[in-house]
Amino acid sequence: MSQLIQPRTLKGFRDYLPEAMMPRERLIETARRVYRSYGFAPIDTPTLEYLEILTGKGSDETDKQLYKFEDQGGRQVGMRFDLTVPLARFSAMHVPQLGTPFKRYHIATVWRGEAPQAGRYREFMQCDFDTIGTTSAVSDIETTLVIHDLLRAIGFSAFTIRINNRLLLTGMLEKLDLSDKSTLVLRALDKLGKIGPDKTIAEMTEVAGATETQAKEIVSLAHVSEQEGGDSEKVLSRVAPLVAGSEKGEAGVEKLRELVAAVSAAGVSNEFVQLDVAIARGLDYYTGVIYETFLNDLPGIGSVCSGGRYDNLAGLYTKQELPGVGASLGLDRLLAAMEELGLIEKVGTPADVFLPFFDKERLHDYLRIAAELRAAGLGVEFYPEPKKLDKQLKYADKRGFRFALIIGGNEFAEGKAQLKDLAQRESLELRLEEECAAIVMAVQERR
RNA sequence: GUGGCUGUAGCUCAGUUGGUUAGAGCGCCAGAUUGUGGUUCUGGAAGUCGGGGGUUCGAAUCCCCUCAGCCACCCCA
Repeated sequence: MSQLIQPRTLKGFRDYLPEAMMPRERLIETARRVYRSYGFAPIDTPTLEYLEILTGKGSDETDKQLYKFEDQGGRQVGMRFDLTVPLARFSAMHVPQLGTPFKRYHIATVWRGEAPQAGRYREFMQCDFDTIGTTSAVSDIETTLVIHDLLRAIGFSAFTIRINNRLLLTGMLEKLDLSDKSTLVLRALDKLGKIGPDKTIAEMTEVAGATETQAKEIVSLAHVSEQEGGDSEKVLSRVAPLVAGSEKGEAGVEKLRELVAAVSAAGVSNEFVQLDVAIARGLDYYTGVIYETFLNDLPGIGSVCSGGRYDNLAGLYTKQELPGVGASLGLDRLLAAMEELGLIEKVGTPADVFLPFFDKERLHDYLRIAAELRAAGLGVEFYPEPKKLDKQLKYADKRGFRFALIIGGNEFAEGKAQLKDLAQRESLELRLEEECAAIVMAVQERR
């Protein structure tokens, strides 16, 4: 008697059942389609990288969250924890041959050993797109448009792309003489929406080392967006005086104004785009526009698509300066949100048509009919056992099939077929000789 | 990594101050109905009470450890 091994998955790692995997694949296909429609090309990189590639930035958090080990050849290796660092390494190696601007998308799994929570896992998928090698405002604009198109294509009609520009924040910090504390101050600022002004000020003074006056000044600047309800023009006209005199701050205002106007001219309703001076993003490397995208019906889950512009992507790996801009769709977080919002249709089959194994003398006919339908572009599942029809239909129902194609002895004798619409509970009678075309048409017009 | 809450059948949960063979609904399987799925009726299978250790005559129940989930902190590349 051998002891059974308890089947289980690691903390933060999950199995995906068919009904979870199908919407997941659909989402990936949508992202792929939208990226490609702007000319972004697919790339992939290895799961494992030399540890020094991944730890180049050397922050403690990286170390804590990184999955790392020694391989069989004694090399120190790590699993990628995002797609940006691999892109940086990739760019240092290949962009000279590829030329710029280089537009790529990368849809792949990443790993972080952080504490899992709803919508946060240790293994999850990111769908990044970036434009490397240009500082053009056009790329900032296109990035915004891609985020918009992506969420629309997925089916959302209520979301907000929050936009800010690091130059604006940098200018403000310069004016307040806080440039040396920028990381901690911005990290505190980023929490404003979540913890409120008082705690934000407290963190800025206690953790980041700002004075109370400085902290209040920053928070009041950040508050502008909230007060103006995201009206871009009003926000900019309120903010401009606060950064006047700072070269970077003024440039930030100007860039935001240009971006908002262009995005609107490209046909994006301004209900989807909001200037928000409070978003900062913790990442040190952003230097220009920054994006966060929230679902209006579920803001608490956090940003589902974030990104921004950076001056020097691959500075750790090459002397060539590679500016760029891009964003990342958090696929698993988005799926968790859709699940919670009831937007995920539970279907257990990818096929269109269920073909019961009805008359066991007719196996060859069933196989031929299924083959013809597949050749015509339909997915067909043939039941493997000649069980009772009600069992087979029950199975089809449970799996979520839309159609059943019933052909038994009577149908064969009369040269007919019965196409049953399982959702509508109604049957269509078709002539067997021309079944293929008729079935395809009937299925397609009802799909 | 730190703290709080939770873990009983495939799912959602009940289980009295520790007391005998741990229950329900849904689902599943079979039959009523050997050619028609969401209803109904009948019958059936299914539980190491997350795992390990301890206290006790006796533990799903109390204690410790551990694993997992959720929440908060932390951080979100």
